[in-house]
Amino acid sequence: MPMTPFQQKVYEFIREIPRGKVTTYAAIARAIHCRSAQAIGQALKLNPFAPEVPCHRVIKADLTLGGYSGATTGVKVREKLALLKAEGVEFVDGRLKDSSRVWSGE
DNA sequence: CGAGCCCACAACC
DNA sequence: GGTTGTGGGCTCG
Repeated sequence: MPMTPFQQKVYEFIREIPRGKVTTYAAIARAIHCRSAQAIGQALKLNPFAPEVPCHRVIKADLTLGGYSGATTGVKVREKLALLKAEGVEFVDGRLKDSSRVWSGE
């Protein structure tokens, strides 16, 4: 399946997210010169690169988890939490514990 | 090329 | 917590 340049940009950017850090849809949108975070989510939910692209490091600007694997809630989201925690990113009640871990793409 | 629909958001109320 | 606004991508025509 062919993917659009936009998706490639999104995936590429996310792929560069350092371990132990997270980024927001808004930050990504800004990084790829886009102004719509929804477009990011639209691309991410498709996520053809499940383990390649650490989509679990992408959270909402509100510092909440957001969604994962096409679900805003459920086991998948809990799994996302566990992955982040394993990287040193602790969440409390589905929220980022340390806001300084937000990666703005440098 | 144009109109409509979709989205894991963001901001405001 | 619910509603509104925004904005781009995608699909269909």
